[in-house]
Amino acid sequence: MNSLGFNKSEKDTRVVVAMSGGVDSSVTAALLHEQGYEVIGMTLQLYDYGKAVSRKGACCAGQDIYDARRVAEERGFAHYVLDYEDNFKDSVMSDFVDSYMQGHTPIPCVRCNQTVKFRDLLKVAHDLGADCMATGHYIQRVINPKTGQAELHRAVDLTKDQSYFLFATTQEQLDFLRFPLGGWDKSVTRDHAQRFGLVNADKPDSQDICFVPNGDYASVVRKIKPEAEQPGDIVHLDGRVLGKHTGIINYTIGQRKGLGIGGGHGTDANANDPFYVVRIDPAHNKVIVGPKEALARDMIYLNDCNWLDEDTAPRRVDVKLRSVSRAAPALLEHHGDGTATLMLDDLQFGIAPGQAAVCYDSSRILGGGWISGSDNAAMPLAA
RNA sequence: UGGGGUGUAGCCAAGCGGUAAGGCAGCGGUUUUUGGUAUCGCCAUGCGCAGGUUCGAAUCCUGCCACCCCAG
Repeated sequence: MNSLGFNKSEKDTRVVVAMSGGVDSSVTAALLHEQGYEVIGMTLQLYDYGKAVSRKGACCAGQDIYDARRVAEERGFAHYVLDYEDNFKDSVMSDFVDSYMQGHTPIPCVRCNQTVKFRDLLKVAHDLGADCMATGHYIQRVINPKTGQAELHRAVDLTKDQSYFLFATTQEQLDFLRFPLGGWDKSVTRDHAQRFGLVNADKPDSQDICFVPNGDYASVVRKIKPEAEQPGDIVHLDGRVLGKHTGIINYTIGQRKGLGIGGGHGTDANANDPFYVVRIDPAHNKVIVGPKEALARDMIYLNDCNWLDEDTAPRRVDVKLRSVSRAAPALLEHHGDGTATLMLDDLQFGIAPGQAAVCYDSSRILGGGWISGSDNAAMPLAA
C-alpha cells in the first residue's frame, strides 16, 4: 500500500492537489510529486484578479495563482487554473452578505471548504479519474483499525490546526481526501519548501478572510449590497436608546469596540461599565447592548449539522465555539433532523449565530453544526 | 433676575492650597488562519470666564457667564 492508502504504485495513482498558491499546498503538491505520484495541481480563481494582486497573505487570486503555476512548472507536474469566480460568488460571497444582513456572523472559510473546494473541485477531481484529492490543510485523516473507516483528527501542530474550519466535511468527502501535512509541525513544511526551492517558501501565513482587504469586511458587504447598511438605534436591554449604529452589518454578538457609547449611562456602581452587543434585531434594524454578564450562555442550538460518527446517543464532548479557543466540555444531544443542542459545563461569552460549534472526542473531530441560537439555563432569556 | 446648587477631556467622575485619580468612549500595538473577545500603551500645561490673595490655586476671595432646582 502506498502512502496515500492505495494498493498500486505511486506513478499509477493520480492525485489532484488543491493549490491555493501558498506554501502549504505547494509543498503538498511538490512532495507527492517527489514521491512519484501523478500530481495534477488545481488552482481556483475565486475573486477579482486585479484587486487582490497586491494583497499579502491572501489566496486564490492574482499573485497566488501565478505562484502556484510557478511551483508546478519548476517541479514539473501538471497544473490547471479554474475560473470559479461565479461559483465562489454564489456559494460563499452571497452567503456572507446574507448572513450579515440577518444579523448573523458568518464563517466564509467553512462555506468555501464545504462548497467550492470539497463539493465542486472534488467533483472535478473525480471526473478527471483521480484516486484522491489532497490539500495542504493542517488536519489528520486517520483510518480506524477497528472499523476501517476514515476519521478526522486534529493536526499534530495544534497552533496550526484547521479542524474548526473543516467540521462540515462529510464522510464521503473524507474518504476521497488526503491531508499530507496534518502530522507535521509548520516548521517542517517550511523546511521542505526551502529544500524544494519554492518561490513562495517565505510567503507569510495567510490570515483574515481572503476576499476581504485590510480586515474591512463590511466594505465587501457594502459593495455587493449597498442597501444593506442602514443606520439605526443602539438600544440598551432595558429599552433606553443609547446611540446610533452605522448598520447592523458592522456588528457582531459580543462586540465591545466601535459602539461609541461613553460612560454615565448606567446607575451608580456600574455607570461606567462597558457595553457589549448582546443581540442584533434585523427586523427593527436595532443593535441591542448590555453588560458583559448578559452575554453568558451555556445552551447552544445547532442546525445543519454534519456528523462523522454514527452514534447519535447523548454524549460528553469537547466543543470549540471559535477557531482560537480551547475546546470546552459539554453534553451533546442530537435531534435527528440535522439539529442538536449543546449544554456547556461552563458559561461562555460572545456566542454568535452563524458561527460554528465543532465537537471533539479527544483528538477526533466528531462533526458539528452552525449556531442558530443560544440561551442561559440559569436565566432563560425571554423568547 | 428672591433663595439654593452645579460648572474638571467626547461622556461619568475624584480632587477641597502643593503642582490634574479612575472608568467609559476614542486612537495605536500585541494576541488571533472567521467575527469577536482579551491584553498593553496613548489620550486635559490645564480644571466655565476674568481678576485677586499666596512662594504656590482646580482648590481661598471678587465679579461675570451658563445650566439645574425651589420660590414667585
